[in-house]
Amino acid sequence: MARGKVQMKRIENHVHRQVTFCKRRAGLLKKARELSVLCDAEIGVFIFSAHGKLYDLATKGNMQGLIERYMKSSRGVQPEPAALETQPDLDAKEEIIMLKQEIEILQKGLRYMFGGGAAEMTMDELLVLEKHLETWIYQIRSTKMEIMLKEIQLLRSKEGMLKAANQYLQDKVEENIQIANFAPVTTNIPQPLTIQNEIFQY
Amino acid sequence: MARGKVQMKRIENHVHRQVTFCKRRAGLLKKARELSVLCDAEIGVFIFSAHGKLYDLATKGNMQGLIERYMKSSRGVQPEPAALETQPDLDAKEEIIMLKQEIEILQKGLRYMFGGGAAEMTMDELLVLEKHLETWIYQIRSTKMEIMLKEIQLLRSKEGMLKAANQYLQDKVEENIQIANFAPVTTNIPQPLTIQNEIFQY
DNA sequence: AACTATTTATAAGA
DNA sequence: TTCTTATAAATAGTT
Repeated sequence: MARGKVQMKRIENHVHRQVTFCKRRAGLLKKARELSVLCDAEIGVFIFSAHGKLYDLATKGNMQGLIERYMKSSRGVQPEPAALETQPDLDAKEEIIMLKQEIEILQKGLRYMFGGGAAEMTMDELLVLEKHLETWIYQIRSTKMEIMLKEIQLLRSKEGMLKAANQYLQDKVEENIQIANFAPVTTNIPQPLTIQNEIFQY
Repeated sequence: MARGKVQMKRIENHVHRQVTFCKRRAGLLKKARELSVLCDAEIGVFIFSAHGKLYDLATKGNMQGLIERYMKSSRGVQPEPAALETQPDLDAKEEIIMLKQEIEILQKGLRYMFGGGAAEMTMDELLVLEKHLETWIYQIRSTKMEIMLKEIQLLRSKEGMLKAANQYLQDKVEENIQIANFAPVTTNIPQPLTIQNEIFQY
């Protein structure tokens, strides 16, 4: 933007590129701060240099909160569970072919990750694989989650039972006291029946 | 930046603010794209308008991958309470070199996984990456786990308290019965004090 | 890091 | 929003 127009493509000269990165990075972050102040917007920016160094900015709050907000906002926009395969069986053969292809991709991916040589995969194949890996991770996580939820539910039901028993016995005590005309017996029990504050909700 | 300098504070006029937001937002995103192209940087920007609407940009790959990369990067940078200074400095250089290599591997891997080009990785690099990915997944999983474990512990301690209360009351009942010389009162409580069978162990 | 000549971005007005 | 245009800012190339 000065002393000559600049082509919009990667600057080849290493030093030149580094200098420009420095200058423009500062400019970008300044612009972000200005926009935030002037227009009361919340802005997050992160820049990874070609060498992997991170430079970031979060106006208002911290980046963590911003990312969470981002997640929430963008969630609505995302995937669209999508077409649940309606076609009868006209394409049964085609489906088989697709499944075989998918298996091939997965095998290739596994070989890539764990085994032999660098079986080269195309970007498309990698994307499919990535999706699958996500699903796998999700499934594993879900299973553990389920076990823990069961445990929690079991404990909660135990709690309910014990509370009921507790109540019953408490009534019994008072009943007996009255019938026997005893002086009231104080139970120095810290009323455990009103522990609230669950850590999380379903 | 034209027709008059602008004060760096929130623009009060609503319409004016909206217009400026529009223009500067476009400008900021343009600058981000330019910086990314010119200097081969990976950049993420998100802007929440005052009214909560989201505008975002992720150069290369998707925002998800960028955020993940961000998490990874910023995690390592953050803690470091103070210089833990181990070895004097005999191997300082060597360590730096190793760390740089590791960083390079991670960057390469992330680029590979999430977007950019197919930066080819060697098997050794992939193994290192695999370890890191495992750690990464583990961290996320750990957090959720921790929350659930807290819930379980809370419930267990409740259970303990209730059992104690229960026992106390039970004793009370029997005591009263004996003192009053009443006929034994059967408590049709399904002895809830011996529920075992925890689903999992620590 | 500093210095300008230029290019860009943009504030105000329409 | 969009267009125009005067002017403020950013910055490419140089020192």
